[in-house]
Amino acid sequence: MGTITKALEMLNYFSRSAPELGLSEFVRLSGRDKATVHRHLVELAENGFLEQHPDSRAYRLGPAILRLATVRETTAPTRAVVLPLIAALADEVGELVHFSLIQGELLSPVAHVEPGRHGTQVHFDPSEMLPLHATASGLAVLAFGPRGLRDRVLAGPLAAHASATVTDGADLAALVARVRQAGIARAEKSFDDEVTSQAAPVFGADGVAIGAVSIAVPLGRASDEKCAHYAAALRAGAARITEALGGTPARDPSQMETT
Amino acid sequence: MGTITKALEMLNYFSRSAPELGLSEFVRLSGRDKATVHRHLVELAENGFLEQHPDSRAYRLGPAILRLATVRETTAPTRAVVLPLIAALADEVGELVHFSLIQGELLSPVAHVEPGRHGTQVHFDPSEMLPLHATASGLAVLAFGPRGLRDRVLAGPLAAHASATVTDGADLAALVARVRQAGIARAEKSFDDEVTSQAAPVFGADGVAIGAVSIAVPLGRASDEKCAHYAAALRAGAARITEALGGTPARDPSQMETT
DNA sequence: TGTGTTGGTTCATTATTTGAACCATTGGTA
DNA sequence: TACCAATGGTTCAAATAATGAACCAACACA
Repeated sequence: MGTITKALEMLNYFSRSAPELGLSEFVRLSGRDKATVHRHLVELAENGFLEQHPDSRAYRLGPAILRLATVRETTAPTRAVVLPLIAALADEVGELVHFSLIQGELLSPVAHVEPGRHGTQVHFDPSEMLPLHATASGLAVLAFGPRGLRDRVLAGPLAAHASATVTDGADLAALVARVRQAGIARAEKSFDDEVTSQAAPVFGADGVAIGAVSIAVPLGRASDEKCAHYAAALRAGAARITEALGGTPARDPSQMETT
Repeated sequence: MGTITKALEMLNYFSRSAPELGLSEFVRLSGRDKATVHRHLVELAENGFLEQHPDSRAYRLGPAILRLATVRETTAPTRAVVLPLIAALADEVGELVHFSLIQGELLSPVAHVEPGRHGTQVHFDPSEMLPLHATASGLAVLAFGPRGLRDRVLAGPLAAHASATVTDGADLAALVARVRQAGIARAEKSFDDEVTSQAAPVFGADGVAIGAVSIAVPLGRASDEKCAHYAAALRAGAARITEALGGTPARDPSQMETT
């Protein structure tokens, strides 16, 4: 593993519950030597990817990240385009809606809306990357994304995240085939034992999925009729997002096999 | 210079006019060897900071940047808080308004609004870091920011960016002192020969400036009365932003000297 | 067919990263 | 008061990872 990767991995230790981290915490989380970690943190801070609180000496994500996000958003808006659309969706269904993009063999959260209409709601942590085989969004992307990605994930090890995670390659292949037929994915007790979620793929300019929109519901609140409604809302919402991002919807599913 | 910095600098070559760059372009811009650049780009892409177009093989800023920006924004909203406030300001004055945070000895753009009310307008590139000595925002930050920062910038070399850039340390110190008295900074033909801009500091929790809001106007449209109006709007806007970010306004300017 | 691009790879050389041991400061506590 | 266990940070010889000249292959153009 290169030095660059080691340093960039530091940025992934931040989360909703840990927006600031000290040197010792990074050392514990990364398992690396204190001197190494310290130099990495300093170099990240020098480049604006971290900033250090002058008093507490704790580090948090720095202004360079906001700047680069703005650069990407002004040249190729994604979040700004997706956010209002998923906000409308969240308002319609009253549940957590999130949108993620493919990053390697994981999904990288881009935008999420928690309407907060109910007392209990699914809590979404945008710092957490989502596994493809264990989430509805991931299944949608496996079914409609690049063929190479599908092959790699189906071949690789499949970690169990909850009681109903599919961990067998053949089972997963069958599930993905069914998702491709249905055009929508469902995952219950697959990533979290108390959550059911559904997801629909969002396509890029070449008709290959680049990400997915998902609705996540606490298990107790997920009646069949509600879920049918959510599925319909997701199909419509995903189509709107694909269009807004300049994508073209998937072609005939049978063609997907050769993508 | 460390490997991490060399890699991260690649991300700074993107701009509004160059949202995608190829390997050879990175090589030209950085002056480094092709093999080195290539490995840096691959490692950045593996971590989601870049993504490569499958056909053109060009690189652009990746989804990890959006994800990390979301993490920072959900735990400590800056852009989401500032954007509506500067949008209101931009609507009021009808000119470019931008907000930036201190990053090292430069300012890192965080949010900007171009109302587009006039045929000509100042064009803002959020990828470009702003020098402290040559911009109104920078002067505001030098006057009200950390003392150490002021000392370092006043001691260092001051590059000329336009015909009226202050490049002498003593002159700059005097100018900064005047800005501190006035509470607002003005820069004409200092960063761009066709632009006048004014800026007011935004403060952090400890009463030290963390950034600045600025209004930039094409030179021909900058009458004295308009500028007086802009200055008043900036003072009010900056105060609102400071408050919204949980900052505390600057104390007595004389105390600033010891900060 | 030759020339100049482009993106990408290889491997011996070289320079950078690494980490055990070190210091300084703070906060708790016996 | 003295002591212990944290914290953040630094040093420098040893080990490892980064570097870059030379190399492909593909494409475009004349």
